Amino acid sequence: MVYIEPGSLDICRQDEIQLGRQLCFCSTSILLEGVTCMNKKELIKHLETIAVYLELKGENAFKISAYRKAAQALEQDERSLREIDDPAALNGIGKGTAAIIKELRETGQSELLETLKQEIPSGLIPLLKLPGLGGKKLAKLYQELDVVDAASLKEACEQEQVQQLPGFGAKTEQKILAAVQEQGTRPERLPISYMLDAAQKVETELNQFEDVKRYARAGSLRRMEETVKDLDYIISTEKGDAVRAQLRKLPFISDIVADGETKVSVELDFEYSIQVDFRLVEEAAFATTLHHFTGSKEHNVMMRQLAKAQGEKVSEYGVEKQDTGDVITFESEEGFYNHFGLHYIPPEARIGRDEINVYKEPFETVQKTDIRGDLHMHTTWSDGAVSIREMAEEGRKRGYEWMAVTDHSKFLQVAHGLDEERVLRQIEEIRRVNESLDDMELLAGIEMDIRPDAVLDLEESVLKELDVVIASIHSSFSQTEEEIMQRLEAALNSPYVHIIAHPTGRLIGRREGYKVNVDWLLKRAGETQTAVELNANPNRLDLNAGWLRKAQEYETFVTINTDAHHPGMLDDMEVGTGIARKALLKKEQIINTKRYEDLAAFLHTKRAHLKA
DNA sequence: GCCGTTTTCGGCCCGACTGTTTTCAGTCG
Repeated sequence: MVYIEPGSLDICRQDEIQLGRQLCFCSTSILLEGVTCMNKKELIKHLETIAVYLELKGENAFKISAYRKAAQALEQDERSLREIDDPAALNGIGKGTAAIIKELRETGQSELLETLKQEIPSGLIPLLKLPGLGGKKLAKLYQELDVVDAASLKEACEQEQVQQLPGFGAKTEQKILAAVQEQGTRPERLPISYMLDAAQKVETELNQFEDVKRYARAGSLRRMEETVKDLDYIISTEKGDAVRAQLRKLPFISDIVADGETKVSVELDFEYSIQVDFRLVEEAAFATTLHHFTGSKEHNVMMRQLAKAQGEKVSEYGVEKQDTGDVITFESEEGFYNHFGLHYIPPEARIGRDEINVYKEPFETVQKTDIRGDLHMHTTWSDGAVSIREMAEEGRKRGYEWMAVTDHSKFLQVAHGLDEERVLRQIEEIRRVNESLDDMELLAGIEMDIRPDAVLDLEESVLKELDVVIASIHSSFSQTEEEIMQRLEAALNSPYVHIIAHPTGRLIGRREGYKVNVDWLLKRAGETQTAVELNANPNRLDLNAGWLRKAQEYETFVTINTDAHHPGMLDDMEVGTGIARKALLKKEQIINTKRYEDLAAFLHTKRAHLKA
């Protein structure tokens, strides 16, 4: 289990931003100060900020969402701000929002936003995050009781003023007070690595339940988002009451948040408290409910619009024909998508961008079963837990056709990295083990450090003896972008380096990584026949899905590596393939799907290419 | 605020749960 310092979750990926709410993380005042012209990301944030303020003002919900839609339209357009001549041409941007975009672009400010900021205390914004408090209730608290921030809200609750407002009661007041006091003790979203562990604990219990026909994960964990807010499960059962009773008795429960006929929400006390929502359905509605609660919200909206266009209505209970009222259900999500003329869209890809268009045609994504090998792992020769032979056995168990041992090089002393002499000895050992294997090729590799002075850590005479060379940065993270790029360029230009590992160095929720121009790196990697890594360790997921998609545009090869330090970590390949699906990577772009002969050919191309 | 080969006005995705109410608004996913 990973320890995360509360409040350290400051990494906010662009495609992670839940429009509006997520903004509460960001200090909007910082964004505005001293801005004369504005980049696309900043502009999008300003639109979202306007939406948040309008929410607090109690504005019309559709007006609020219009600003969010406009922000989304910009975000989903691949062009830069300068390239978008006429924003109003985009679907979701009309006269009003286009004018604001123009104003922001030209002056760096919006009159509307400035007015809103003067009208509404900024201390209210973080309060939107409190469970049970939305824009309307907060607006009432502000207008009636002069609540402007957490302190004044707490005071109003303590003096029992809140319960006297219409629409509020004693119970609501207590809940708000508890939430104010608890705010900040837990990050809003936790890294997926933490949530995967929590999910396993929940599933160990579910597996022992009676009267459960089947159950499945849903929500952002199923979509393999990098950070996850809570856990969702869909449970198929004919005996709802019996299952509910068992759910209420789950171990680790600290609170039962909701307990209705179709939904039970509990709070589980792990290192952090985690909310888990269970939806109980009859078997017939399982597939549509699973789809509904897998989301994303944006994806669901798109599916419902699609349904509406053909005279149908989608809900978790099925697809309703609007003229007859008949409800169709499906055995599987695949049937659901087929009904709308689409191929099965894997959960990870349901992000509400262009997936619906993409899956109108057959689209072959990567499955775990397509993976023929893993090119990044460690043994006891450096900082791994088991021997070369044991690791090889674990690879065979997973049905791999090939696999590479890649221990650290000498610069990484804390990991007992290998110097040239030990590398040569390890190669001999790997060859010996390989000879004893008749159903798998074991390759001799290295994960070589790129030193802070942009020098590669091992002599060329040794590198040329290795089958696979991975280059990576493990030091001097605070260097300038120029220095970092010099290091990466040194690796890309080496005829011996096949792969750049964890290209940004980030750790989800803990460390932002070094300053790297990823776009340039991807392009240059393609030109030099160097592959980039999708490090499948759930703490890293580096590169992320957005960059991987960019890599595909540059025709740069991607290798999904587990970076396993013990055998169990080889199973992170599952997570890795999920991220590849999210990125809509094609199979042929992924090295792991190559047969051994093709892999060997690939590993030789770069040397041949650069020598020519 | 946005949008329209049914529409330039009247919709905007849909339903469950809670806490407040005596039929519903607000919040959430």
